[in-house]
Amino acid sequence: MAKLNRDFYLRDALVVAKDLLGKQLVHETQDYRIVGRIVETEAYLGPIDKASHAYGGRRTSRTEVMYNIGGTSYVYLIYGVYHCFNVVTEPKDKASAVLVRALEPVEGVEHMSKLRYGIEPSLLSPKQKLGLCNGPGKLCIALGIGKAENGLNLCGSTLYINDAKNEPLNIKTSPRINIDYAEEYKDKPWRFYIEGNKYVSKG
DNA sequence: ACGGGGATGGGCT
DNA sequence: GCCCATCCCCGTA
Repeated sequence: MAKLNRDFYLRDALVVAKDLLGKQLVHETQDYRIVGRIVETEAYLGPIDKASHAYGGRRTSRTEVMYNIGGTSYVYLIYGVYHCFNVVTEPKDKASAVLVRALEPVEGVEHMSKLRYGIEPSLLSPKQKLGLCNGPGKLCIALGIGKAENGLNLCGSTLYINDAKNEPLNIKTSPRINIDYAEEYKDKPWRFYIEGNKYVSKG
């Protein structure tokens, strides 16, 4: 399947968040090629959104990449421990993004398993198998995504997203996870997930 | 099934 | 000095 092109990312964050479901996130390095199917996302709507890092037009060294053109990666450190992977959307300076919250393993499971647990896939417990990349922090570990992957062009050749078969998906929405501080924005139904998929995060 | 807490660092006031 | 777009482990039931 073809790589998603620039135009895909230049649209509204809510549209991109929904359309990313079912698509395949690919990380390719010299050592591995790891692929996961996107099953859960959240949209963050730039300056107006109190849950967004770019709320109020905040521009700092951390948020700077959010002001880049749609189709740029935004990876940040959370709780001093984990990374979260986002896709910047819309034209330059809109500062909107989509957080990828969960993946279903597709390819390179042996590498995911090594990166997540340091063991071979055959040794994974059923629980560990489900836990490979069913959360924003976990998927970054499983795909080897860290601060080195911040600000990359997703239309390039190391970190990108492939289109997928046009299968019918049962898409559900809900409020976003862990943004209690966001006041009137905390209940906006801007989380999207594939209903019934067992790799959707527990929240 | 839950609920509480610790890890750990960078961003921001 | 406090706040996190998280995860895992350990209690109590």
